[in-house]
Amino acid sequence: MIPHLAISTTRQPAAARTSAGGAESQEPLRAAGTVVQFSEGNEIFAEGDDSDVFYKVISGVVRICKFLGDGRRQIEAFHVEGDVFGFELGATHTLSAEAVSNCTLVCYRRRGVEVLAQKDQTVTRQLFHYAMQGLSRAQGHSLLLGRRGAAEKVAAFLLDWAGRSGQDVVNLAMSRQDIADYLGLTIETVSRTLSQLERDKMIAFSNVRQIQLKKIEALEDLAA
Amino acid sequence: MIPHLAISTTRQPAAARTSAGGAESQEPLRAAGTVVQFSEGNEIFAEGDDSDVFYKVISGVVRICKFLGDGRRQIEAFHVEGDVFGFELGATHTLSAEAVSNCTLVCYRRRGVEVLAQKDQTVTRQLFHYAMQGLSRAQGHSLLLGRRGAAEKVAAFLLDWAGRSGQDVVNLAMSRQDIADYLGLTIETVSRTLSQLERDKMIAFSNVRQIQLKKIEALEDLAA
DNA sequence: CGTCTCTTTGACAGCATTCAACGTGTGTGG
DNA sequence: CCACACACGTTGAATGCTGTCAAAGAGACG
Repeated sequence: MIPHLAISTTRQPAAARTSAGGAESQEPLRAAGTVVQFSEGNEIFAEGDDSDVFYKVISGVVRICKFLGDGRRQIEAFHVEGDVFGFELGATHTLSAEAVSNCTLVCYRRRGVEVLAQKDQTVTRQLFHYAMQGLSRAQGHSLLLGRRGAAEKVAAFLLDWAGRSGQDVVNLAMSRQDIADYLGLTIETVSRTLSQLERDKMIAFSNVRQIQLKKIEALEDLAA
Repeated sequence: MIPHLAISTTRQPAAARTSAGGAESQEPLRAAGTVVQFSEGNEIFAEGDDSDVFYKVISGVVRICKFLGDGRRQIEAFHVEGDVFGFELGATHTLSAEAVSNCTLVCYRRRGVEVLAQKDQTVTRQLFHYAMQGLSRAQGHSLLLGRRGAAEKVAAFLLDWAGRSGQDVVNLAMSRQDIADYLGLTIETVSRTLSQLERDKMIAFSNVRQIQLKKIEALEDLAA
């Protein structure tokens, strides 16, 4: 709905990664996938849906989340270009997926990929690689959530996203509420913490969703 | 739901797996491994060590953890019989591993397994399965840490371990400090929360490390 | 019996949440 | 073009939970 600013997720490494080594190993997989589009806020799949398909992000940002009984929402991950999400051991998805921004995905049929993997060892290895990446990411998230202070979490979050873009300017595709649900904080605490960081001249706002990191070392100290 | 997830997708089969279909698919792997023993409190590998070996738990409990700059420790996972831990994408371990109790492990050489995987597709598939189990477990941990209250975390933790043993009596192999570092709480808060749960007649202590769950539904409500 | 470690309990301070109000920006309709 | 509505974000005040500091209890072991 409300087509926001085109704060498009300007993600430099787009070109870099495609031209890197990953392309060739994806070749066999690519044939099994179909391109799909989702617009901001739309559901890609829900918890409990059949996990007969999984996705890879071409552009845009996707959030993987779980809705708790009391209305709270926990975001388990934000996925960006190159990330694979939605494949499971079981028959159904254990988490929901939603488009944070307009995004382009490749949709893979699980059966088809399994058949492919039987013939082509590189496919199996590719899937293994994606699983390990997911594992590494989830472990990082646990470590992030285990941190004590709100400032630590927010600083770590900003550094993480700065690292992805490779610049010291972070373009946040997601809302404060998304950030809060990802960090296990409330929206007010996130807002207050960002304001405090700005007062401390560690960051500066270009606009609400574009943040410049001015004292990266200080932020790293905070993130411990 | 954490416990459900753990039960259904990750480790239901402790006993079942050994006798069921899992055994044969491990066969080719088993040959590549050597049995090793670690006694309580000993380090298995440290963060930064070469990740040229990984392990599978035969018996006992292992903790995977990270030490932070300020002396805090975060436990990313407890591994029990059947779990595989310590294999990485990179050349070094990103986390440390220590024996929580005396334990027996199988140690696999990474190179050797990679060679095996080249020839034997079942090995590759087995590794993929382990990676996915790890992913599922790490996601569950993130969800656990994202919870707000101490009671929610502790209740979810107890239910998780009850699910592993399949009984309503939990034998905790780890100390209160271990639990605290796993849940992102302090040892005092863990202790207080357990005492409160006992006062509410939801649990009862056989001894300090053996807890009987008396109102599982109430605990599940707490765990949300 | 004493010592050591682990665990529990208490008192208090600090920080995040809650509830509430206000500010900001974007799109719509007059 | 301006005014309004609405969603999103920020800020303030008070409560409550968890962390911190301190001390006492409980087992294990020599």
